[in-house]
Amino acid sequence: MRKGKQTRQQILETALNIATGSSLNDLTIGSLAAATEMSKSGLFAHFKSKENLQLAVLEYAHKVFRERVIEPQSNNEDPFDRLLKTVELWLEWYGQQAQSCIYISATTEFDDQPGPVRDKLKRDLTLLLSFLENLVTHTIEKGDLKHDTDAKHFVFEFYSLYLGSQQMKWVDFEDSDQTHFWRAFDNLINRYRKDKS
Amino acid sequence: MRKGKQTRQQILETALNIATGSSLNDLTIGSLAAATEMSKSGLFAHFKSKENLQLAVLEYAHKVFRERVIEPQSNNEDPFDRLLKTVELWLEWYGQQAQSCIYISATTEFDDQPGPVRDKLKRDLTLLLSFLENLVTHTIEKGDLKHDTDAKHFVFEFYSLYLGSQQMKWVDFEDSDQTHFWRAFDNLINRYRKDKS
DNA sequence: GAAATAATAGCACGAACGTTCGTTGCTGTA
DNA sequence: TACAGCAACGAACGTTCGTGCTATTATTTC
Repeated sequence: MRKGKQTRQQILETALNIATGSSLNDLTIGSLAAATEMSKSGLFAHFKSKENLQLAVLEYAHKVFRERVIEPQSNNEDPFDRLLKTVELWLEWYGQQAQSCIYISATTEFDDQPGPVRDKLKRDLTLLLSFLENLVTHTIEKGDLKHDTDAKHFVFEFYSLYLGSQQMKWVDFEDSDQTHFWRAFDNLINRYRKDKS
Repeated sequence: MRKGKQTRQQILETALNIATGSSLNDLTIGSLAAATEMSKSGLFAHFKSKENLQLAVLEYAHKVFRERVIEPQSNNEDPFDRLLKTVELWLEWYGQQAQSCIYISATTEFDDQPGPVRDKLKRDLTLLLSFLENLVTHTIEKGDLKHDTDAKHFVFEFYSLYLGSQQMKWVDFEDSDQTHFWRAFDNLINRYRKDKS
């Protein structure tokens, strides 16, 4: 049972790499087997179905995202600082891998395709947005953002910028330093920041 | 030749409907043949390859978008009014079809898959962003937006909001009236609008 | 070290895909 | 009336996909 978990982990690692570079659908069991130098059936036995593989990959991506972006700041008691640092980690993480966010591509691929994968994507995106909304709410309560700030709308604007930055990087409308994103994000923060008193 | 063009048009119509509801890849020749009540081979003869079909569908989508969104305002001499009305038509158009924008889904599907389809998508998106940038530039020159407005950055913010609205509608973070989009867009306009003098 | 169990490989399947081929109707012109 | 050309069809091809069986190796347990 020990060796099994280990190779399963290795499979998921390369699977996430492949899926990040292309998409969840293009990640076929055959190509993944070739990439991990295993037989199709041997690899297949780990997941019992392609759907389970896709779910496992998403779960793994979720875990990596948490470890790299969320958890490093989970002990930061200052919500405003935590918000800013989290965004920083977020864009740094997705920026250094010159590829596209698997969650974005998977969402546009599965948003019209009912099933467990879509359900998980929906749940995860909802959770992420709620998490951010909470963080903003705390920041407001702490007094670092105006008290009449609409936390949900703030998150809407932020996440839009994230999507835009990623998409427009593709046609060189945005650069690799995400200059447009940071300019717009600064502006977003400043619009809602409490005036110095 | 007359009958040919006509059925080809009908094929493209239903093809666009299907592809809009799912994606360009899910639009298989078999399913499209079933939807148009034709044989696979009969339909195939119109396009000679799946790639040509995909290109034709994108071309048709492009044409519809132009007719519905761009051209109705092409004679509007006031660039600011034209900009606002174009955005209005745009969101109205994509909002009434409760599905997702085919260009967005196609872009995330093909952005890592070299070939003519990706090239066309890249070209079309670039063209659209340039078109908007031009419109904003004219508006600035006309004096309706601040003279130091960065047209490209304005477009970046706008298109981000468009992407965000579409994506977040999926998890009910945005409503069907696109309330968040309009609120953010109003704010965007007002931030760059020339102060009344 | 043997027995038990887990992990992997080999092989084959059915279905779906894009594509090709030969043929059949239909329509308009000589 | 005969013929040419286009439009559409049915059947089949080769390939790839996910998946299920069965055997064989590796690993753990006693």
